[in-house]
Amino acid sequence: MTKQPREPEKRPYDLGKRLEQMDESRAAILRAAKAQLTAKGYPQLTMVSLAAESGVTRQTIHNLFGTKTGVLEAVFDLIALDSGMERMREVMTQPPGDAQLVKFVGIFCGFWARNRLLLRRVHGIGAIDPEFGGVIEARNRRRLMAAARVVQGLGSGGESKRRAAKLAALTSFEFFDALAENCGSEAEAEAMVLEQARAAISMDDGRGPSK
Amino acid sequence: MTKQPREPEKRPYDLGKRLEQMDESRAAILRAAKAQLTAKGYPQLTMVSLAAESGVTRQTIHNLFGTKTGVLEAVFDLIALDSGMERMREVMTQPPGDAQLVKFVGIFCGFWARNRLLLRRVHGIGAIDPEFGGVIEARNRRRLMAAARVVQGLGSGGESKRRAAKLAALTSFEFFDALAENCGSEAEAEAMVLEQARAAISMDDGRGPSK
DNA sequence: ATTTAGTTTTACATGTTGTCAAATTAAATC
DNA sequence: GATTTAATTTGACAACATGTAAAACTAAAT
Repeated sequence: MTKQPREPEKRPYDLGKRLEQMDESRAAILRAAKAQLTAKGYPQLTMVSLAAESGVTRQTIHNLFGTKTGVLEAVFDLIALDSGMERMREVMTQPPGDAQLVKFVGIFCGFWARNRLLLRRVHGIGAIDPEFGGVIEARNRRRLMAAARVVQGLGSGGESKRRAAKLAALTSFEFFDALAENCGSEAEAEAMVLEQARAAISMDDGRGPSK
Repeated sequence: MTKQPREPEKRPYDLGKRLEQMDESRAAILRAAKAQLTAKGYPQLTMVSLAAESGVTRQTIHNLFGTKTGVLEAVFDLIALDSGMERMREVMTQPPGDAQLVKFVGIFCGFWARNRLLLRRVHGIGAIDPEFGGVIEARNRRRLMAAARVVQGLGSGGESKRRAAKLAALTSFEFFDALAENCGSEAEAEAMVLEQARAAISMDDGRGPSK
């Protein structure tokens, strides 16, 4: 009963240059997705419009990303990659103190400012769709933990948890976006975030900011 | 010559009790919309699911609200109504001072806390869809103007615009939501908003005052 | 009893997502 | 250069959601 599946005698095949073209297609699709998400919003972003702008077929998008959700997740990952987790390590390896706080605030505000409209959409999707909400929440939790370390480095007592919560919220995209919207300048918004962050840390229990 | 359109000789008709039933249907649909938006998110909210939960036909929803967008707008309006614009007037008629600030913060945080999940969805929709974005922005602008009056009442100098921008951002839903998420308590979040608001107002201007 | 108007039913048109299989094409191998 | 390989394209289809329209139905008002 040895079933002979009749293996068709394959010849070795290295994708080589074709992989590069696939990567180009992936990149083009994600670029189009970011652009359309920013410009037209989520409901107007369709597989057809994506295919048209990225120069591939609708079917190819499905081949490369599975579903529309898959494309979105890839955009998520791409943003996370750009977001500079490396720069976050740079912050953490710095000596604790006010300079570290400045860098912490600067990195996030800089990133928020660079991708403001796109991030507004992406965070919005996380807010309306529980499926994506988890991704955003996970990233927020990571920022909270990082904030906790910065706060701890500035030597606050038992209030450190409270202060970390504040610092994380003050460095959230949404707070930055609201500030920038209200004052019209992203640089000004970053300055305000820093002011409020310093206030949050040096508040209440007497121990002032490291000087 | 004179074309006689043959008017069908209408008899007067007062809707009376039927209007009440229509209002009940409207209310049931909006109740279902809020519930499903909160529980399942925006993508899972369909006309069919709405009709099923509210006990009317899909067509009736179209008759009453026009389109799905119309239902959403009605939910917006309903929230705005609940939100207590009346209470805002209450704040404005108060004598300026810290007590007014406390009330200002309390009203918004209380409202955010009461409808947290629903508001997260609604604001999310505003973020992903430019069509709704305008509605949210308009309401944010109104909060900014109110914040400006509160700040002015606390007698800040030329920095009042900056402080109003801060106060408005600090009393935004998103900031409150982030705080509540980070510290786990909505009451605690409100306390933190108030602390930060006081800090924002009593702070010397961000630009170093020539020292 | 009749009229009125909202509701339901039924049907249809459109647009989007997702899947599938065969045809096509370009790169890799021989 | 001919053949093999695998991605891409093409064309078709099913499922589902929104939106529209007209006729049948129903309950309230007259």
